[in-house]
Parts: sequence; structure tokens; C-alpha cells
Amino acid sequence: MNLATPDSNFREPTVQPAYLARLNDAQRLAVEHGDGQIAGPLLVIAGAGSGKTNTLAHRVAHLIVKGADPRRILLMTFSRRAASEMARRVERIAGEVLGRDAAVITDALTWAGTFHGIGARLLRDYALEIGLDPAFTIHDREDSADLMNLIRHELGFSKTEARFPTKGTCLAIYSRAVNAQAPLGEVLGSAFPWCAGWAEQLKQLFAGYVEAKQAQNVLDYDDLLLYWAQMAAEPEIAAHLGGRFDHVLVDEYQDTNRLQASILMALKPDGAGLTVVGDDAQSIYSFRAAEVRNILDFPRQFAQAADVVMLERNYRSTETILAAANAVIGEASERFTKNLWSERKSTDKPRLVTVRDEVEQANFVCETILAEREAGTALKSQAVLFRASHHSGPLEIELTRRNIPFVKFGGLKFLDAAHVKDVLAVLRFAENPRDRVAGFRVLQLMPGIGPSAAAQIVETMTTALDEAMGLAGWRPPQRAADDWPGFVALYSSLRAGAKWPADLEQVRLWYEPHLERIHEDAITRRADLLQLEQIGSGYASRERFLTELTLDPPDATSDQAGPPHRDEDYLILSTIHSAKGQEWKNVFVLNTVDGCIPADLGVGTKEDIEEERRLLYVAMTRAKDNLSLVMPQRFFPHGQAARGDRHLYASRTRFIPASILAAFQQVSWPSAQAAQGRAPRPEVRVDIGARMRGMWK
DNA sequence: GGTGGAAGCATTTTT
DNA sequence: TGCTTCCACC
Repeated sequence: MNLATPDSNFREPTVQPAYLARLNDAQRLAVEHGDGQIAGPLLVIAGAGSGKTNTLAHRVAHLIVKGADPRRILLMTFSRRAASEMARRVERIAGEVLGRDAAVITDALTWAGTFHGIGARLLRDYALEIGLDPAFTIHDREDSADLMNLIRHELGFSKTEARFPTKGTCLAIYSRAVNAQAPLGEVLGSAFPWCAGWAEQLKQLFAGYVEAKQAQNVLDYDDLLLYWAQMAAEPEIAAHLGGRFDHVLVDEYQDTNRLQASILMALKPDGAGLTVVGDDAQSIYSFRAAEVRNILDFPRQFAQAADVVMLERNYRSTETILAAANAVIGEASERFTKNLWSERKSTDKPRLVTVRDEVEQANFVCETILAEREAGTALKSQAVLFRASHHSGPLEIELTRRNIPFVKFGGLKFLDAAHVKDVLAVLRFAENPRDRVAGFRVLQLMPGIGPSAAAQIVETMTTALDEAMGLAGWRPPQRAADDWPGFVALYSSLRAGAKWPADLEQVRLWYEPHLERIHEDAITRRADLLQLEQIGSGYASRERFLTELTLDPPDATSDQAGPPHRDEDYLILSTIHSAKGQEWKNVFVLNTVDGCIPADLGVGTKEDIEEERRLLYVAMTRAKDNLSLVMPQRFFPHGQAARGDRHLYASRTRFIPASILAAFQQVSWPSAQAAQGRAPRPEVRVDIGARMRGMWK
């Protein structure tokens, strides 16, 4: 390095900041890369529990301490939860050096969020330049599927001889083609072979879908990336866009797709100021077209080869847990990161627990968790992980029965509930009158208005000078006559200008009679709407509320009406996907059997299987002190009477072959001793119901 | 044209 | 089991 200039001398703290001393050599290399200045591209391969988030937060704080303008730092994470956690840490670290000013400075870290969230903001910003109406609304997955379905009907594909792919499948194909930047034929061949015969119709359908979105001024999730990428492909805009940010940092890079990579390349063609962090062993989002090659090829993407830093020391788990996890991932056919190591000693190996069935699995988890709590481990420090959201069903029942509070992450969202969607649709329809999906949903809430009347109304609105006037001019059918004026009044008021958060209450008051008519459990649903108002009051405007709620839905559901208070203790239930980046003292993994991990659905290509293996690896590496993999011996499939006896015997997941069993401690539960106190269960299952039915055959 | 009931079906993970 | 789609009736 050259001699220090007076300026850098002034900025250079004479004593090394304490935060640097806390890092290990590799972490420090990553943090000090470029020493606060705009430097060449950097790739950080960060194994599970290697302090990845902490390192990234330190890097951002270090940049700020060294004088980088936080408003010119773009930080993209996988979820917004991760983004706000990162901002909090940056503030704390920077605060050690900058004191009180740190809060002000990190408040200016405004460009921290998900790819999709940042995309939405930039698109509104550049809307005029790219011919987009900045009042666009965003369709979530379900809305997108509804619109796809509409086009599917219009084109007559819903009445074909052989069955045409469902709306969800169509959207999945479309989404994959967009995100993987691959031609339709290729996507069909590799991921949806059973739909290959429909290529022509699908092309037509997608063309219609794109046209409809544009006519309605709506964007779907994929559009947020696609429009961004297209906009960045325009040299003048790209230069302006790239010039806004000195530093661009991306977390969880192994889970980005080709479209996201192309955005990054357009923003920083020479890689200057670009940092990406990830771990190829934790790549678990290929169903979302995540492309592990992004991270593997990153070093050679630029004229100047990227520097690579490897974080291999694990601070999270005990040696024995890590040994078992390494054994599992060691069976992978292809792998790039090395084994992690830890200095945390333990004599207890992770447990492989055999239980009779899912009911016993729930009992085992409940009793172990309660015993641990007695011994001083809070419920919050314990988590139960599973492959698919519904795997926790029996456990949820048992937890509720025993009054053990829990919060579940992943799976069905608060926003997916019909009544919440109804209310949001009203707001969206007011925000963007061209949003047909929202309009259709809202209008059909009123008795007497069905699909065709809704279509008429929307048509009337588009031809009228003013949308609200168009509504007022429409003559409702007899059955809807009572409800109509109230709706017109509501809509006019909402259109007249957003009064936030009062709008939300106004909509709820209008909606309540419909809620009571439509749903038997109106009381609990009303509580959800009140909670929605709570959430809404935290947003600055109607537009921000709608956008951010769609992009970052509250991701926990619990057994209570509202989220538990912060000081309450509750158990964590989570899909493995939603557990990414998190850690707990005790971790239980449910259904560690073939058919659940790996899931036996789908085509089961070699790549799919490898991803399932990584999924188990991710689950195991969440544990700090204790890890239990639970294996129910038999399953009672759905689609039979509650006490039907059709069952399947499951076997240990193929990812734990006999050759690595030594890394585990095998136990049965209840143990023979404990079982003595209980009445032995009969080994037979009798389907009395089938006998009854048999009497009449 | 709208509504509600019955039959049939398929079923991961998420921004 | 729960959701979608189709069909018959209002």
C-alpha cells in the first residue's frame, strides 16, 4: 500500500478497533478486504455456523467506519428478517467506534432488503424512464395463479380432452423459465417432462398472461427481477443505477438464480465493490431456479479474478454434531466446501430416535422438551424442524393439548387466509383500479354478483373517465341492490386519497357483515383483521403497506390469535427451509425417514436427491448442543377414515447409511424401562369400520 | 347468471 | 383430509 495520505491518516484510528480483534484470521480477511475502499470482487465461502452473518455485518460496519456513505451501500439478503437483523448488528458494531452517531448513520442504510423488495423500489423510481406506471401493484403467488387461470379459461385450455396442467403448474413453469433464463422447451424437458406435450399452448398462455399483467398494471414476483434485469440491460440506465452504489453485498449467494446474477453483473460489470457470501453445501432452493453455479463460477466472472475467503471454523455446534453432519454431507456426490471443524467438546453424539408412529413422535418431542425446560433450557432455545409444513400436524395437536405455546414458521401464511386476502384485495383495488384479480375478488363478495357481473363492472370502470364514477353509474342486479351503494361509497372514499391507517379500519367495517355471512368462525377471523390493523399502523403509507406485506409477509403462525409477547416463552416449529441461518440449543428433526427426507414426490432426479441431502445437512447444522433425528416406524396416509389401518413402514433416511451410523447414538423411545410403567400397546391394528362395511357386501 | 352441493382429486420447500 | 371443479337448481 502507498504511504498514507493526510486524509486517510485522519480517518485511520490509531488503535485497532476492538471489533476487529474479535474476528478470526479468515473473517478478518473478509472484513478488511479493500480496507474500506472500493475494491475488486470478493467471494466469501462461509460454512454453517462459521459466523457468516456476523462477518458480513462487520464488513458493512467497517466500510461505514472507514467513511463509506451508508446511503450508497446496497445490501441484499434472502429475507427481510435477515436484512433487519443485519442492520441491527451493523449499528451495534459501528457504535463501538462512532458512538451515538452510529444510529444516525445506520439509519441511512436504507438500501438493505431482499432482491425483490429492492427491485420494487427501484422500479417505482425509474418507472417513467421504462414506461411503467409507478402505481403498479404486486401479485403474490396466489393472485398470479388466479390470473393465469383466467387466461387459461379464456383460451379454452380448461376444457381440453387430455388434462391441461393446473394453474399452479403453469405458473411454476413460467416462473422457472423466467428465473432460470431458459427457453420453454428446455424447462419442460428438464423439470416438467409430463407437460412437454403442451409446449405450444403454454407459449400462447404465457403470452396472454404477460399481456394481461401489463394491461392491469400489475407485476408478479418474477417481474420485479425481470424488469430490473431488463432495465439494467439498457447501458444508460445501468450506468446510472450502478453509479448509485459504491458497495454491493449479497448474502446467501448460493440461493440466487441466473436472473439475479445477471442483475448483479449489470450493476457492477467489473465487480468493483461487489461482495457475495454463501455456502454451496447449503443450497436448497433449486425449485426456485437457484443456480449453484452462480457461486462456483463467481471467481472467474470478471476481468479481475475475485478474491476468495473460506470460513471453515464452526462456532455453533459441538464436535459430535458436526462430525455427524460432516458424515452426512460427505456422502454427497459433488461438493466444494471442506469439512467444518469446531472446538466445542461433547461426549454426546446426536441421537437417532426410533418411535412407533407420528403420535409417539409428538409425545417424545413434548416430553423431551418439557424435561429440558425443567433443566433450564427455555422453550425458545429449542426448535422442531421438518421437511414439509404438514409434517408438524400431529405435534401441533399434542402441543395444544398440553398447553405448550409454540410459533410456527413456514407453510401457510397469515396472508393466505381468505378473509385477510379479501381485505387486502379491497385496498389493492383502490390503489390500482386496473388490478382485475383484486377487483374480481372484491366484487364477488357481494351476493348477487358473480363472475360475469364482476367482468361487466370492471369493463364499465375502464371505459368511464373516473373509476369511482364508473362504479356509481353501474346498475346492480336486484339481489345486490342493498349492498351496492355502501360499496360505491367505500370505494370512492378510498380512491379519493389514502388516509393511512384509517383506510384499513374503514375496509374492515365494510367487510364485517360479509365476513359473518361467509364464515362460521367469524369471531376468530375478525381477530386476525384487528391484528392486520395493528400491523398496518406500522407502515408509512398504503402503498408501502401493500408492497412490503406482499414481499415480506409475516412468517409465523401460532396457536394464539396474536403473536406471543416478546417476554413469553414459546417453542419454535419451522420448516427446514425457513430455518436457514438460524440456530438453537436443542434441535429435533421430524420424520427422518425415506419418503419425507428425501420426499418421495416429483421426478426424483439425482440433483433433486442431492438437494434433499443438503436439506438434512442444513437441519442438522442448526443445532448447538443437542440434536435428535426422529424416525417414526409407521405412517398412516391421509385419505382414509380417521382410525383407518392402512399404514406404511418407513425406513431410516438413505442419507444415513449404515457406514456412518457410528456418528450417531441409536435409541428407542419410549425406552424399555419407561415402557414398563405403561400398559403395553397391542401390536395389532383392527379396522372395525371396514368390518362393518363388509357386512353389507 | 349466481349459488351451493357433491364428486373427484392430489398432496414440498418460498420471494 | 381439504380443496377445486363441475353440475343442477334457483
